[in-house]
Amino acid sequence: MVRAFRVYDTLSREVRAFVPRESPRVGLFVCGLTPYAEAHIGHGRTAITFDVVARALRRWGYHVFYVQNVTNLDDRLIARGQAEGRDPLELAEFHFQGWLRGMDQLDARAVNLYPFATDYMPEIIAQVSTLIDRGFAYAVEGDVYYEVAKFPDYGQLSGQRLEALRPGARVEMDPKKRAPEDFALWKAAKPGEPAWASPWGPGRPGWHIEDTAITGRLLGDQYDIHGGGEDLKFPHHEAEIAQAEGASGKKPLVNYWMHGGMLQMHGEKMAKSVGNVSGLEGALRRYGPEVLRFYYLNANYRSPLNYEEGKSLEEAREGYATLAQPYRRLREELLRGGLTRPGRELPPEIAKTATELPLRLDEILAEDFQTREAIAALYGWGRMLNEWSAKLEGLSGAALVTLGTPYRWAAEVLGLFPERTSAKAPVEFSALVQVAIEARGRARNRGDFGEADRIRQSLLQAGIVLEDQGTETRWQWKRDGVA
RNA sequence: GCCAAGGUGGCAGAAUGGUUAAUGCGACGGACUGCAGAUCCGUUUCCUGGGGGUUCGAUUCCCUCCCUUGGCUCCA
Repeated sequence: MVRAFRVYDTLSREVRAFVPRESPRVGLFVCGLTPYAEAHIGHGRTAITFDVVARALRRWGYHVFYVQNVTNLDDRLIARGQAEGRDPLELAEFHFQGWLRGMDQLDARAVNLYPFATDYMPEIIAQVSTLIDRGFAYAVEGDVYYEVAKFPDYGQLSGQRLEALRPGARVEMDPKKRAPEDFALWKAAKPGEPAWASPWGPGRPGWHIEDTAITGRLLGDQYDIHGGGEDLKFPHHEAEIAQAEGASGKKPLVNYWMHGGMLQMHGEKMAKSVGNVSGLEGALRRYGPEVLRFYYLNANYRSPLNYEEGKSLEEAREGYATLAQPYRRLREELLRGGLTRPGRELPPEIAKTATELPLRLDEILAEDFQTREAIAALYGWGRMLNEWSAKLEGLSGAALVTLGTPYRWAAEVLGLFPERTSAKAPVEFSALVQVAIEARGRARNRGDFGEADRIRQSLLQAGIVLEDQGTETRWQWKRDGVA
């Protein structure tokens, strides 16, 4: 059985119950990036948004096939390649590998397939041919254009009316086009550019056609969810609808359009063209993947999110540290004696809350993926655990595991609180730290606080933080975004 | 100019036709501590952009104005 959920659909502009075309299968396509430069944290936001969507759907029993395309050839790649003296396809591959590393660090592994545009040339050429045959497109001097006037639904997604697209002020009229709003499906090759043979002569695909050629092949003429950044609504997604529905004769192309809000830098969209980008790699290096995920998910995915360099992620780090702290305690406690350790059991009402909270979290997410609401609920649980922290010591391993249930939900769906086995200190190392702690303890006991503080300071420089709790001193790794 | 989404506390950012409008960050005070950290308690708290309307009652519905952001063929 799959869980029911609701999602905001941009086309109908309302939150609608999700009905898959062929339950439990769900086709999910998200517009990926054009890797002509290093990805920035705005790209990361969209990726994490749909990573959580896919994670949630899978948890709820859907069989999600998640495709994210890669535009590995376009004007910018060609221009950039020429500027750097590199082959554009090789340049795209290079930056795409960087993107994959970022996704890997972020634990965003929900994508099943990253198809490259240039690997779908037969599909692209076939779809362009079909559009010409069906009267939606026309060829001129090696170019092929989509004739927007032939597709009456054009503009429904973005609410644009065709007349509004004709002011001409911003649209340069290409004499080869029949109308200014017509867009290129195929572009004749210019000297020195990568080109593929086609019925219209050597050339390369326009930007919009790759997506519908890819989805037609991988997801069929119609599928469930199409996602992407809000900035792609027009013209890109509008064009996709016109191409796919024009070529297949079936509508709608997709049942649900999901658009993620922009990440803004000081009130303006972060974009390479604006020049206000903050790199994903740098943010990951400085704050770690969890803080970044937390930052993204601690907002409504549809709302713009204002990013301030030197502030936003610092705040996220603090917020995440507070959120993660109770779970840290819990896991620390579990390490003493392990899962099977004997001890007291939980009062029934606490155990009930712990096991029911994940169901409530599912409910929250099932209402248009309100990750922020889910996080608020986790804060509430953390507060309860903190009030309880003194009593944790006598609890059985099973009881501790139960208390951690909501956090494991978050690990599965939100990708927070990962088990980091790699960071676990070896036994020998822990023993060394313990020696230092004991030395400091003796210094404290004889009132030599200068010496005690020196030891604490030295450990801090090694990245180890000491916390005194009653007569006990505990240690943990300094949090630099890594819980 | 046109299309779309928004305007809530110092900041980020929820929610609802009707009790004290979440949650987090920050700040201040207190408890605990040799100090610090973590935690707990308290304070900081706004009649929800301006105006008009509907209603017994609106932040939530309608109209209008102002402002912000995105889009108007580079864009996650």
